[in-house]
Amino acid sequence: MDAFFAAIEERNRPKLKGMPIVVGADPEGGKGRGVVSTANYKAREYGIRSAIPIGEAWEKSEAARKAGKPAAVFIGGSYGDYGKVSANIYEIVRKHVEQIERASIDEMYMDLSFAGSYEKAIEICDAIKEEIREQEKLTCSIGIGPNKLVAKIASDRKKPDGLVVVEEKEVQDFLDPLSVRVIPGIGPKAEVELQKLNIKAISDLRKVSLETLRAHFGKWGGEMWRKARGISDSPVEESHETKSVSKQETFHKDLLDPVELTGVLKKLAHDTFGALKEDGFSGFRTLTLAVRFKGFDTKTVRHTFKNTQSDAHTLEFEAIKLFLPFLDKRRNERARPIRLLGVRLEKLT
DNA sequence: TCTGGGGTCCTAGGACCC
DNA sequence: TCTGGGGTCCTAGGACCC
Repeated sequence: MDAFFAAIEERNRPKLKGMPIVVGADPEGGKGRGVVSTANYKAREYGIRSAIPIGEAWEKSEAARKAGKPAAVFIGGSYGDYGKVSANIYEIVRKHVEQIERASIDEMYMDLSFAGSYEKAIEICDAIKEEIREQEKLTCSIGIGPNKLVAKIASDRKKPDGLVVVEEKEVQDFLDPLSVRVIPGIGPKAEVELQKLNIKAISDLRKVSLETLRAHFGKWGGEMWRKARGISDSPVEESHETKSVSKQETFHKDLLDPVELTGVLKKLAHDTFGALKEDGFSGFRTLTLAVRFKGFDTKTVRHTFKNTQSDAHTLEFEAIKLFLPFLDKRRNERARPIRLLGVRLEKLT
């Protein structure tokens, strides 16, 4: 989906049509904590993008406003509603395609091999795009390729409202000029490491031997070697099992008070357990506590129980037990304000 | 202008087992 | 004065994705 959350807000509120829209944390006049979740294309013209600090987005909006352009509209977001729209879109797609993998709230993979030809696949995708536009008043971008990797990269090339087809014989010419960064799994760190080896484009990556990549990146190096060639055999998988459930909270202001912190942690543990139940699980074995300090330095500690635990009180108790060493340290050393606490449950039943 | 929330996967060291 | 090989599980950290 194109600028999914922002597009839904723009659709729902006719007054916002054509305005720059930012869904994310409350900017609080530039003092807000948090990041941009989604910016629509108008807001992107101001340099506002997903994942940038909300305060920075606010500054960019202010700069535009002073230049005589409309200020961006900041919206907190209604994530439950977005989930419902996502479900509607899934239902539309399902009328055309049987095998679908929901990759995230706004992305899915469709196995179109039943179409038999690229021409037929394009027809199906055109119909899907049309139906989503008609029924949901939203646009999406689709990539068609011989596998998930190529299709995903293709889907990003002509946003918004794009349809990009890359047939087998075109794969290498399509990939070669692109930055290695378009390969899913190559993020900022890997990009820097690759640049040290003078690798920027996928064509550069393809010139490096499998051995060299393995030596630098281990198992992942082998994967990169394959991806640079557009090789991917990952199937379109309809079901996926949830492996963890978590809740975390960044505080409005960094916290120091042990009483306040343990109170927050208890609530967090309780809510995480609620989410676990809501997801249809009865218990867990591993509990991880995350503590993020002022300055973003983050520590995690975990405990794995011998047996499955299915009681909220046990969870709260153990979470606080894991947290105690952080508090003890506080009494001996200088205080370290805490920015975030998080609770994650794994090994679910 | 400091950096959300909810996830997945991988690595590396140590304990432990046969 | 020395201690293999193969495996699993646990912990902590980190990269990455939407």
